[in-house]
Amino acid sequence: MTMAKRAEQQAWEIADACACFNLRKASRVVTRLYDEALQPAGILGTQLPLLFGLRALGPVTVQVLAEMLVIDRTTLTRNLGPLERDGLVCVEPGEDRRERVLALTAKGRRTLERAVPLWKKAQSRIVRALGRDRYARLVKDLGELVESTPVARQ
Amino acid sequence: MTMAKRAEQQAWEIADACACFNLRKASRVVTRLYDEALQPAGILGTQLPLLFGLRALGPVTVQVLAEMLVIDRTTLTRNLGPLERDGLVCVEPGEDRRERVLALTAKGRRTLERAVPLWKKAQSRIVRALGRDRYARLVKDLGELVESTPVARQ
DNA sequence: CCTCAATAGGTGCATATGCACTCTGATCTA
DNA sequence: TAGATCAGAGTGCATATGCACCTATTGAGG
Repeated sequence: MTMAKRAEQQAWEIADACACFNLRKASRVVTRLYDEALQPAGILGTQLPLLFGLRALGPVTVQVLAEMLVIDRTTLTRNLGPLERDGLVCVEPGEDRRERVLALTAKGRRTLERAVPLWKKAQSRIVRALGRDRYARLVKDLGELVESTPVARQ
Repeated sequence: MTMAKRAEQQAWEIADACACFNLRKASRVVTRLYDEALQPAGILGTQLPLLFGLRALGPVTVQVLAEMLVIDRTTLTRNLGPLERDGLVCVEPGEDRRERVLALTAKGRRTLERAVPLWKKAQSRIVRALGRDRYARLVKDLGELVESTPVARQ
């Protein structure tokens, strides 16, 4: 085998093995599926965790929600924009006036209720594709990956 | 348990189970790790697959590379921008003048060679976190997820 | 009290992602 | 061969992501 051929083969092997590539590829595909499924509710797959997080936590600060979702604080700030604009989330100054307190609005709760069955449909499609046990295993593996990887900033 | 409590608990359960959320969360964490590791090479974790793809495929059209990487064609067009600007990739009109043919430049190949050991370090960190067998299983599961999920557009 | 470090949060910039639409060039058909 | 159609690729728009840097407020020492 020539050196050029070897380099080409190595390139494929690396791409195939790359955690970053494989995770992002799967994310792209799955995100499209969820976006499409959630269309009737008027929200995107990426916005669902924010709404669910607020539903579960009640009024919380930006920092706390960001930590729960393992998302950069500044990213969360921006991602809240469309949700606030559409009246799904309300933002108010906290007791500590540096803080901003996030909460679901009534419209946000209604949207979430409409989204749940749509989410279930997309979710069950994914679970069926792998089988229930393998899917559970996948989620567990992803969780450990996240746990074991240090976050750059707080 | 009150109805409100039940709704809060359900919200957590859904977020915990959601394929889209879990995949994107893991992607965020892992992408940050790779971005940091690749910094000395001057490229990002998201750019590595493009360079590896071109290294493996040789000169190809935008469409073909997009299909290989399972990435939207228009996304690929834009992601090529910084790489072309930095002289890592060159773009030329094809025989069929609708096509644009992508290829690595010499600088692109040099960058890739510098990136490989950096990639290996980040990659081995991830593999070590899960263990070799579990990591291989994860990649396999992700692959099947991608295979079994329909792509919206071609 | 005043100063200053720590903390919560936002902004500028750059990149990533994909849908709807458009443009251009190739191909097919009457 | 003219017109219709198809195929490859880019643009406008909106959202997602995070680093570097900034502002405002709080609380700790002096």
